[in-house]
Amino acid sequence: MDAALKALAEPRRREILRLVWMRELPATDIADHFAEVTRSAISQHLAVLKTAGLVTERRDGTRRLYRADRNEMKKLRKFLDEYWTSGLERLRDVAEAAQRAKEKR
Amino acid sequence: MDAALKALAEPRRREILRLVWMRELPATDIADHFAEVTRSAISQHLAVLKTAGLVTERRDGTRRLYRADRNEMKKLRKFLDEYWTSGLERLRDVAEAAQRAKEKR
DNA sequence: GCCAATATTCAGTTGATACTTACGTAAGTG
DNA sequence: CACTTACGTAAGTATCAACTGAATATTGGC
Repeated sequence: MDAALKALAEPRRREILRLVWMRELPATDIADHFAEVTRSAISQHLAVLKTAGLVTERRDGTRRLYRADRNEMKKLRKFLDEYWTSGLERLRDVAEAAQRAKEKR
Repeated sequence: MDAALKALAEPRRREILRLVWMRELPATDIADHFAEVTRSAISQHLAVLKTAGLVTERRDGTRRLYRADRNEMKKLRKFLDEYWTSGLERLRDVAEAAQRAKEKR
């Protein structure tokens, strides 16, 4: 989940993800979308997205076709919904913080 | 939205946000939660969260009380839900990419 | 006014990350 | 087999982000 959030923090990667949200696209087509940076940079972004589980890669001859893994996105959303509000864990943390504060005095 | 996503990419900041999700907390209490880093570092994290609109700051004497701005989180969730699927925009982008690809040849 | 408490800000360091150029490789094409 | 296409990987660089320690506000109490 950490990797997914980090991956999404970069605007270029979000745009890539959007490009392959509905359709599969070969790396070249994705790179062509970005006039500002080189193919290499895009390739590296794709690697990050892949590692984070946000896209899947499929080979077809010399080409590699990428597409968004919507399921991973779903997981991320669930994480964002639940992380803050998982009460027990949070209360425990606050208690621990109070403890540490006490010990410092 | 960019700032919010970047802010959340950092685990420490997510933890801070969780701490102030339900209750207001003074900076000291927040810092006490993190034995590994200095107060200074936490102060800087709080500034990032504040800039991103994810927390609000309220002064009370010499203390500064922080609390999560749940509304901003809500906006972020909405963004994550809609960004990828806003069809028209995305199709336009793909068309433009194809155009650029053509021009390169 | 002066001191303590609470907290931010500044300057400098270190590590990560986004990028470029150059090179390597695997799969199709004549 | 030579050649092209499609792509990743390596190495190097420049910028950014997280951190520490020291200095600097701001507030309240005496």
